[in-house]
Amino acid sequence: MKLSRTAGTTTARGARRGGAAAAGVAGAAGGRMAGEDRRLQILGVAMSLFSRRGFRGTTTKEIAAGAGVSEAMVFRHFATKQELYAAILDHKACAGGLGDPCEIFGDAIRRKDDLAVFTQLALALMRQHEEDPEFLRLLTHAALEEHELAAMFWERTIRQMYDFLGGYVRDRQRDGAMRSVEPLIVVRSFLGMIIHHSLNNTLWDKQRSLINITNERAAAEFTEILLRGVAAAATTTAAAPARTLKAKRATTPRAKKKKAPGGDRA
Amino acid sequence: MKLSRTAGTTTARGARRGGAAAAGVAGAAGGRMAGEDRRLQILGVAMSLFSRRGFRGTTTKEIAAGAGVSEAMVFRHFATKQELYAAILDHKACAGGLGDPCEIFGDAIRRKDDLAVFTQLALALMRQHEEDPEFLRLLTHAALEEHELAAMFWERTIRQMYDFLGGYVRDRQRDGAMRSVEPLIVVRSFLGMIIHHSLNNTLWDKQRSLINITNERAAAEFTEILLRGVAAAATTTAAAPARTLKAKRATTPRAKKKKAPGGDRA
DNA sequence: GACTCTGGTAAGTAAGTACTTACTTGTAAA
DNA sequence: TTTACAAGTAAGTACTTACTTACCAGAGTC
Repeated sequence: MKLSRTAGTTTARGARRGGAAAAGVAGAAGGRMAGEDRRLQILGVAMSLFSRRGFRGTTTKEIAAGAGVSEAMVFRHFATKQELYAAILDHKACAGGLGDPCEIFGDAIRRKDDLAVFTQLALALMRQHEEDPEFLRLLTHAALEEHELAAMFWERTIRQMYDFLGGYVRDRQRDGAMRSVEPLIVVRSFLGMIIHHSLNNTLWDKQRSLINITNERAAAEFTEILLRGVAAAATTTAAAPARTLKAKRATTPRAKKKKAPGGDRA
Repeated sequence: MKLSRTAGTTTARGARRGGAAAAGVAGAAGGRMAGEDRRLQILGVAMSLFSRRGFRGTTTKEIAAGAGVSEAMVFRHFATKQELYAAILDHKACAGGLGDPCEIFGDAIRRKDDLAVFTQLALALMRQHEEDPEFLRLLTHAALEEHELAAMFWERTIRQMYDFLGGYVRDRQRDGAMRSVEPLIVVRSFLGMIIHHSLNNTLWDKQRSLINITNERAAAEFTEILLRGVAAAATTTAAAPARTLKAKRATTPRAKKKKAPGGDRA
């Protein structure tokens, strides 16, 4: 009879069930665990693996091994691999956005302090990307695989961001503080700088061999370029008329669910 | 007896059957084909599938079916799935960059016409991304899977771009036409806008429901934002001293080759 | 017509893959 | 102590995957 315990039979009955017990997201934490703890642990391991190797590139066996349990345990907690993925997204979705932007930038916005608004936003985004690079990778994977998460994230988070920041830019244009560029393009430019920078750091140039600056500096420089770029010309009075933009904003008919019986083809 | 031929033994007897015979990159073109033609056709099908589903997400069976041949034919032309991938990259690598930048922008650069330089670059990049979205997807997949292509592309193309554009910015700063920002940050900002915009269009918002503008307009707007953003202050004479940047530029010890005997784990 | 060379296939194989089944063990309330 | 239930496992199953083997067929060439 073979036991093959990974880390002994330490029943770990202290601290158990005391809240965040054994929340060691990665690594094989052996021994018997409370159901909910184990579930969270498996979730963490899976998230880490999915973000590194993608959904199809990660096997349930690896997830099980990572959590220090047998494969059957994974399937006890999550009926299918798909469900595991979905659970991760649910778990991450709330953390995905920055929460209500008004709460974070409310003060700067009320003061119409452009520098503070954009710098704080840039910093918040970069910090989030840096402290949770897995999420960036997961999202990119989802977009490539055309997983519904990608559409969901787009609708929930990105669109909200464009609405919010675009609205602010429009206000400032009315104030005469910014020249007349299509606000959505301004937002895209700014988010482009930031997200591209983060993607560079997490996906392409992890050693930062090309550009190695602090988030604070990056936020400041990007913001300065953008704000100077859209500032109203000092002497001119609204030279170019605002070219409008046909924003279709279709009601995207996405997010269908399907469950493949045999394979893993998502 | 293993043959593992990389370029087939098709004695290429006189560019057989005209020139671009049956170069229909996708779709099952039945019937007998010249070896080189079949090879290219398989390559095309594989590229399309890899870019849509990634390396691991694409099966050799699907590739064969897409080309309208049996799986064995795929393996006659390419010893392993890895080799197929590598062949795609070789095939694409030359098309990856924009060629010698001096050729395209040489004139604008000599004239020091910033507007032309940046607009043309933006347009060239966006057009390339638009007419070959597969390459963007392939690259992103490669980066996520940490395939050596990603490192190769970074070293060959991206770094070159930073060097070149960064150099130009530095020149213009010496001319007093641009304020003193770290040139690499300027390049990152600009490429960020463009690449982020392209990625948005190919990966996230294919219907362009949020922002739907022509490449020409996007190039013009991004360029205007950037150039105003880094323009020398009209009245001031080099206000802030150029903060320098510790560019480590390490000799990245990357690109190891390995061949897994059984599986497909890249 | 025989020879040969090459594009092409059918039918494998061994090693995965997601997921299941039947069973064991620890723990804590009765 | 007994009992009941949740945590846990070994060893499957049915199917897919990359890759192989052994063979076939058509067309030039002598």
